[in-house]
Amino acid sequence: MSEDRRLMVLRAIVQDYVQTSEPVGSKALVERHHLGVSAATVRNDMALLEEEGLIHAPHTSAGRVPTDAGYRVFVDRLSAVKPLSQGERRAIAQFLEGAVDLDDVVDRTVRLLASLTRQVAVVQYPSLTRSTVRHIELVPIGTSHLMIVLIVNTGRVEQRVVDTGHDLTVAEGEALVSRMRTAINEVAAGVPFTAAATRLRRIVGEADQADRRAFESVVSALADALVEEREERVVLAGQANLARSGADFPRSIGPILEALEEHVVLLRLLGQLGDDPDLVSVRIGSENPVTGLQSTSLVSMGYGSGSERVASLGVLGPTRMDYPTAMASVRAVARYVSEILDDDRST
Amino acid sequence: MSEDRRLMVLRAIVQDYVQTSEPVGSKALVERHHLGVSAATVRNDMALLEEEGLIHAPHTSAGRVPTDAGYRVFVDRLSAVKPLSQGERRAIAQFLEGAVDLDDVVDRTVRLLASLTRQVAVVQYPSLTRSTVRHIELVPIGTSHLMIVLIVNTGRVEQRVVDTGHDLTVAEGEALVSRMRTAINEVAAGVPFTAAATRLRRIVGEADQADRRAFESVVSALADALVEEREERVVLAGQANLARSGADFPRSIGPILEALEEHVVLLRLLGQLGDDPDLVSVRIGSENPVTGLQSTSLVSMGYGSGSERVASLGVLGPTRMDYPTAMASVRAVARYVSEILDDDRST
DNA sequence: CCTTGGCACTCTCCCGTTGCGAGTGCCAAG
DNA sequence: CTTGGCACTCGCAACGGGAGAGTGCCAAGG
Repeated sequence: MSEDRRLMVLRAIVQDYVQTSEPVGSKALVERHHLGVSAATVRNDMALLEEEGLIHAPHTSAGRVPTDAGYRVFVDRLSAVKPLSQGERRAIAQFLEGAVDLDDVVDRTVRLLASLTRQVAVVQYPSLTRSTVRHIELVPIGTSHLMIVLIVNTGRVEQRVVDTGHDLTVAEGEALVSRMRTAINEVAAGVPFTAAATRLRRIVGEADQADRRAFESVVSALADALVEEREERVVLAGQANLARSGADFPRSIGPILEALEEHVVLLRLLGQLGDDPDLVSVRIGSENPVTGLQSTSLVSMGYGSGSERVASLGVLGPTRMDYPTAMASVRAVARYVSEILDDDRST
Repeated sequence: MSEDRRLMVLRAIVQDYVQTSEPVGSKALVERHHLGVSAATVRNDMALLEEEGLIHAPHTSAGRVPTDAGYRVFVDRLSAVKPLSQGERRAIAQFLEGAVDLDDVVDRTVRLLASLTRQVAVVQYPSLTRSTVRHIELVPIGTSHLMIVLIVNTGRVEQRVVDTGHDLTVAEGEALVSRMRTAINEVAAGVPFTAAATRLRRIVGEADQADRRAFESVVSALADALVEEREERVVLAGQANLARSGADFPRSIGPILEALEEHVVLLRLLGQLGDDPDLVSVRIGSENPVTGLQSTSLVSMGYGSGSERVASLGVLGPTRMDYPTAMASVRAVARYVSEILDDDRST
């Protein structure tokens, strides 16, 4: 019996602390939450919770604050993901509806998440390495250069300019480009990135001797673009939320902002999701390997067109965060974005 | 004679205050800068400078701090734009050299500026409205949709997907697309955005009756893309620098971060440059109309391919900022970026 | 008329002290 | 196992005095 109530107390502590950002004492607890017991009883429970390492008293005579482990228990066992209100769902749909292209989708998503949760929002661009080639377009520039436009099934576009090694008339150029366009799209369109690169290399050998140089430069640029990791990008919004987040938080804001500028690190973090792709992942405080983010929590989830998740998004804030709301928002937004990416409009 | 020395004193005050971030007194001044006069003389000058509103004493018995007007005089009359060292120039070139496309150029630029100046860096994307159409590419998607890829002379790419209103076989589709591609590029390629939209509308009427619907949807989507303001985008980096910037600065960091998230406002700010496009513009503290940025200064400059400036970039930091260095960095980077945009590689 | 040294004065900042209040741990009784 | 009571512990805010930095002003000297 006591076990149950102890967890109730833990939940109450978390809720109060999240709301007030001040250590919560036994008296305040029994007043605000109508647990059917007295302050003294709560104190006993608190002592036990402290022994278990779930809460912690900043000083001898202050209230209690949840530890990272305490939040972990709260998230895993004590909180239901609060469903969003009808209005909120509509707002999400409406806000994302107007996006015109992938950049716009990502941009709107990250701003939406930030304003919804009042935390820092993080959205990873749909990663190319898990994507397929939709189409490759070649555009002559002058007589000796060529712009390559790579269109990805997620709607993303990459471009490169290459020197063909030839110097042709307009007519010759058009013809050559047309041959290459056909050959390249024949083997690469619809093919996953990993396979596309090797397939493309094969066609260089099959090309007419005269076209060889052009094929080579185009294919090698494409291969570059396909394997390159640079496309792993994240977008942030809502950094201002860090400043008003908490009491002592503004002081530790520097390291956090610095950590957020290390996009490579962020990407690695976002990549480490739980097993179930359809579940919201929560990483709390010290569970987090990144220096500078150890006083923050990351609530994230994969998203993507179709059933496969191609990237992640989430929010980051102080460990003292409203987890149920954050989780609900992240999940809802991830789902909507996935839907939108499925739609033809922006893919 | 006294006029001159007073300005020397002002310069010394600005320099010391920028370095130490503490109010500077008469004694410290004569020690650090070998002005040939005594502390008492300096005090007299200070009293005059204060009357003129160029410096200000936080309390009766503290040192002096430059006012916004004081910084203004410093920037306009007392500081030479410090030329960068050879090493710095090389570093800039090297860092920007490796960029593969426009996104990458912008991304590297903003990070470079931030690390060079240790301030917040702001880079506006080359604006479409001052740009010209390089090429328009059409890519069939399924039997009834079409992806439009608009390639801008700055290297930027915009894409849209439209419903053609037709439902054709692959062969018919290819033929139609080919007709449209030719017709569209004939009138639009190389043309400034403003003119391109009207020209495009004209060709709808001239198209074959059967193609009319397809032309209409493509052209209207293009016209949308051409006039749309959404393309006005800014990228930020180095927000973390705000946190370690100054003593009391961390407190006011919240409003600043908030202001920085209002990209629309930032864009307007960046747009208001001085008359001479080749000059670095400095807006100091309260000269700045934006709420939340009134304790900051913006050092900015236009950049762009060719001789016309298509966008701006700059850095933003506390009014107590190392202006000569910031101005030098901004100018150097703006020039390099302009050069790169001129290069074929990424345009 | 400008410069300079001297001097009294005014602040802020730092530090140690004190009192208060919130919160705890423990205990004995129900 | 719960509850009320009680002594105890700290953090924190308020107060006060001392030190130091810097100023303004004045009278003397170039």
